[in-house]
Amino acid sequence: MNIGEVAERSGLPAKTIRYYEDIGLITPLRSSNGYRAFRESDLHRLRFLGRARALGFTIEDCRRLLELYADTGRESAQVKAVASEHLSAIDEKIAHLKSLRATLAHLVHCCAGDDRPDCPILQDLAGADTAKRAAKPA
Amino acid sequence: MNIGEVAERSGLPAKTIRYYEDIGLITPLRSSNGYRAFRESDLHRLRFLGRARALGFTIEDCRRLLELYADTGRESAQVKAVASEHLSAIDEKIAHLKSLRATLAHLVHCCAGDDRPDCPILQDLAGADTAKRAAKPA
DNA sequence: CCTTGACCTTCCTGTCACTAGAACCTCTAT
DNA sequence: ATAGAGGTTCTAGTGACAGGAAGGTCAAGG
Repeated sequence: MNIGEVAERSGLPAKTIRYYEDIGLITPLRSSNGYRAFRESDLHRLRFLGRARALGFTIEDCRRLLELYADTGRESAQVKAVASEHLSAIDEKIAHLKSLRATLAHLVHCCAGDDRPDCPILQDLAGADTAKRAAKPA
Repeated sequence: MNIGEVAERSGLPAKTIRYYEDIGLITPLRSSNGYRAFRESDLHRLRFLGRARALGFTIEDCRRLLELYADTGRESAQVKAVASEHLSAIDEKIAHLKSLRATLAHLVHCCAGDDRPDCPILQDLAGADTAKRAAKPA
């Protein structure tokens, strides 16, 4: 398989596949013409990567997950640890965003949004202590 | 004021303040020794920036907000538009993360996390269609 | 007067996970 | 022979800074 076909069948852009080879996540063979020659196993890895990335795992997480996947002697606890940590990170992000959202929604709600210059949003950003301040102070 | 004092009083790292000057968000004066000489107005802008960034506005949003802040003839609708768009972006991010979270939590829940190699997380990533798949397929 | 240490300067590189584009090569079909 | 679709490598850019090197400046103390 050439890169085009693998791209289509994996759903990943060819650029991304080349990048994954660059950083050592896959190691396709080479044809005599210099083209990358992908095996089914490469495609399988790429699909694995696509799914893991879609779940938000970092590239390094993916590397670790592929390692564990290849290691038939793994302990599922190791996989679960990676996933749990990622889950916590996502929870933190959600909490942070929700907090931002609350502040922002309040400000947007308070702003008339008309042709006059008075604006509680700008007042808040400028530091006027008329209302509660942004969620994450630092 | 030198950069150190402004850093402390604004809560922004000196590196960040230099960066903001680089990209034209602030324009401090210069002392005869070459040091940046910050006015109170610069500090005010930096605090504004710090708060806007803490609310998740992009640098370009911040540039626009500072523009509007300086323009006494602005219409609050313009400010509200920037903030509303940002709010929508945040909502999308939250929705995306929640979707990831649901899938991931399910997988983590299903994984025994013991010393045996069987792992539904890896099975899912490998493409086994035993359960519902990741939230954002592409 | 000299040194020490804190503070300041510029410049370069690295982050993360790609993406865009240039310049060039290879294959297939006409 | 040529056109077009595919492949190759390489460099540079993204956002918003952070880390670090090499060097200039300043106030205090010996």
